Amino acid sequence: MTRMKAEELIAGRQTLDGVIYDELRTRIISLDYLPGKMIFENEIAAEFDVSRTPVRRAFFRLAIDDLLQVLPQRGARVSFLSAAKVREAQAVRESLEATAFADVARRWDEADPACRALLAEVEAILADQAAAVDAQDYLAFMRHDEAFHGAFLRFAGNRTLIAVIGEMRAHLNRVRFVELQEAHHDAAALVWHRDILEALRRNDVAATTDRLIAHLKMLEAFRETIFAKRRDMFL
Amino acid sequence: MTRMKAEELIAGRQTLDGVIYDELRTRIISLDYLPGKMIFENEIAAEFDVSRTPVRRAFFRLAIDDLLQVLPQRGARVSFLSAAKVREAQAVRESLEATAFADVARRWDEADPACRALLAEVEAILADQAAAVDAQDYLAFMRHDEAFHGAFLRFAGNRTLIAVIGEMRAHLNRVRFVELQEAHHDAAALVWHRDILEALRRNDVAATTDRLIAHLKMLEAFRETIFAKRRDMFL
DNA sequence: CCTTGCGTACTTGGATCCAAGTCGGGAGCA
DNA sequence: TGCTCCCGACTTGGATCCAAGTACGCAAGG
Repeated sequence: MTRMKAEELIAGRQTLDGVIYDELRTRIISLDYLPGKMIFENEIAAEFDVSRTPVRRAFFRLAIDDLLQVLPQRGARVSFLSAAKVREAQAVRESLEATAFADVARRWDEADPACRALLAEVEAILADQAAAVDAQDYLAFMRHDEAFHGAFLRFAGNRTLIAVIGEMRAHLNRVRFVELQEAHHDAAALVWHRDILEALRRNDVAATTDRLIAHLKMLEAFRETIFAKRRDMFL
Repeated sequence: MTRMKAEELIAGRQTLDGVIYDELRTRIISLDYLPGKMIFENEIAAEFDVSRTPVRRAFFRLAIDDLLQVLPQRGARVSFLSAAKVREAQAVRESLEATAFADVARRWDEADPACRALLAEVEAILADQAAAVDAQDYLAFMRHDEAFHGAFLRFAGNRTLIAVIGEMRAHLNRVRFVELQEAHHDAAALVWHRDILEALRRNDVAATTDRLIAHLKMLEAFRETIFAKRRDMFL
């Protein structure tokens, strides 16, 4: 569980290992550090100009997240993607996100100012996302995708659930970066987003979850071909 | 995510902080260490006769699990239970466990030797559980309850999902220990277990998940009264 | 040429050391 | 008596030190 911003872990203090953890996590998730890459405590300590102590904590935390494997006396290896792990994380994400969206669809009421605020926020996100599709800016698209899902999850209000989904996302993101380069599914995803919102506004719980699951599963078949294509990153 | 046994984290090696983590985690979950109790690195280090280093790692990991709050320069406090956290963890558990059981119900086929083996295992567990009910041995009952759910989860085969549920369980268990002392719901739970198994064997996915959710929600109303009754352990 | 074995360089695990921050109690004063 | 302030004991965060284990290269021997 990691998942929450590092600063919150040790009450209210910005700790050294927190910034290192965040940075290394970003590098791994964004494939800046490719799966299989070896990294070493000394190396990172020198880069951040700190001692090995906070680096070790960051490594340890990444190991808990399954993003890094620490091999005693040999170094640490950025975890390979595993088809099994991706499938597992995907299943967990689908289950939890469906639960959260169902909850939102049930509670949706446009007389409620909170709902109207959320609606405005989401429509702004969709507009940004449409722009990103036109501009073929995949990175921006992914950011907005995260914002779209995140907005509803926050509204559902289960912080633990959000944390777990964030953890799953860390693993799925690495695959999605590859998918972006191979497939051009952004326009289709945007349509799904709009359809989900539409069902949600009708308080149609079943349609909301069905569409959400279909949206999340959209890339599933495609993903299998990626497993085969990018063998260097897997297992 | 805790969840996995400590030994697996650092490949194949039994590390010092792993055993400390496991032990402290058990003490917290079993309410041996009550919520709010302050513990200190030196104290634990002396008890286990090691230096502060491995103890710090264990503390850190418990903090990630939300079981311990480390307050800089002041010590570490065993996390209070929070009604919100319990509700959140419960929602996550329900969602994931329903997914897993639905999967098992879908795949169930008594021509398959694996299914028959699982059936035998589960029926043995149910027998043990019935004995525990008769003997009013609540602790044994809880162990078998865990075994019942765990058997199906393992059959579903999603290790990531199992890990997340384990993490949620850590928080729920503390409440359940209190519930055991207050309510006597064991016989009712056993009936639910049998009903779930029956639906599952008919490949009735909907009935399986309905009954599972009902089973998990059984204590929900009761739980709220506990929140009020045991104020010392909350928030 | 290939295999075997040893030695060195490098890595992490754990212990100790130092710095900085928090808390509580007692002295001093009104 | 009661309030304030200061100092010391104790805590964790981070740095450094030492020990143990791995890997790789090179030399020696078949």
